[in-house]
Amino acid sequence: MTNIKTLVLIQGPTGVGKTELALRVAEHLGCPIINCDSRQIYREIPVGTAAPTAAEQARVRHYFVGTHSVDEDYSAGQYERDVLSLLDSVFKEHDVAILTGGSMLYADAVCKGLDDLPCVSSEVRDCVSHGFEQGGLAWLQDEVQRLDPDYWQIVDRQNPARLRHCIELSIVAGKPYSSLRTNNSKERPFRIVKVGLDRPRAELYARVNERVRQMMADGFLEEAKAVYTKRKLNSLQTVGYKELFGYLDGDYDLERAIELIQQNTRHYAKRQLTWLRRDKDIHWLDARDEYEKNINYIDNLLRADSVQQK
RNA sequence: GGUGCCAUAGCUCAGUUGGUAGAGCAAAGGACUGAAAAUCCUUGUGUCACUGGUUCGAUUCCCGUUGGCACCA
Repeated sequence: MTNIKTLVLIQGPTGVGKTELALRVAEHLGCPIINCDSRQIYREIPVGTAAPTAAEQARVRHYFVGTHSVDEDYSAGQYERDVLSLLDSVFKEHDVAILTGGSMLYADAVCKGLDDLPCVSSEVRDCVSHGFEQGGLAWLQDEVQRLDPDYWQIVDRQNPARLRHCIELSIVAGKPYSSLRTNNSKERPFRIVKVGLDRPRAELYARVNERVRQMMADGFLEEAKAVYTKRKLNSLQTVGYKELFGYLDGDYDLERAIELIQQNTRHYAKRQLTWLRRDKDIHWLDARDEYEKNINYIDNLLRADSVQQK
């Protein structure tokens, strides 16, 4: 009974209010927070990613905030390994840990696990990039049909990212990508409680718009300028930076850039909600409710689930 | 004040040689297994500004009204 360890996920669209709720829950439970945001792990871009501030991090111990440089390659698979290994040690000191952030694939990697896949070398990646540049989408489609006919039946055929991934892995593994996919959820040595935060769409969007203005006041543009020369890096293919780079290129004025950031952030929030709606394990909370009410609710979940758990 | 042009989807506009209309963007819904704040898919009924006229039939042509823009005074 006392050795049941629990990972509490606090999920929700960007700008809904996850950060403050997570802080309060962590303070209440006396546990650390593990960041689950694929961009807040980069130390050079805290403003535009709305990373927890120094003041917030002083309230609760945080992991994976600003721990990497934008120059480093990182991935969901690496994140899975890193978090599992971290939880190993965290659960020696705590019964509960909180995982919060907007990267749903990262969260799934921790909860369900990804299949064991080989690493893609930069040579292979460049080779596929070259083929795509020369032959376009049609080339990718031909290659997938040739290398992995099974995957061709189920893949989103208009999506270059999916097709490329399949080709890269089929080449590296020397067998079809689909043969590496198991569809199995991995067992975890801890229980998982998922909480989702939401609020009315209009309110969410208004908060997003306002937050972008605040980021600009907090030095977002200066931050973007500082990494401008690295703009091609994957870590900087990120809402906000892309649009500010466009402004710095002279494609449009600053006000237009801000509008685009607001709009693309809204699109992002919408995509996050689409992902979350599918997950039936999520217990939904209303972000408009008092923190106390939501914290009580989570308390009850922890108790109820521990009783009914096998 | 005069003349000309414009008024169509939330926005920018196209179009109907008269048979009640369609693009882009926005917005909404969906997908998602190591680049995921990435990448991709689906969805278009709106008093065609208002009033009257011509017509079998007007958003389309004509008169007028209102609003906007431009030029001339």
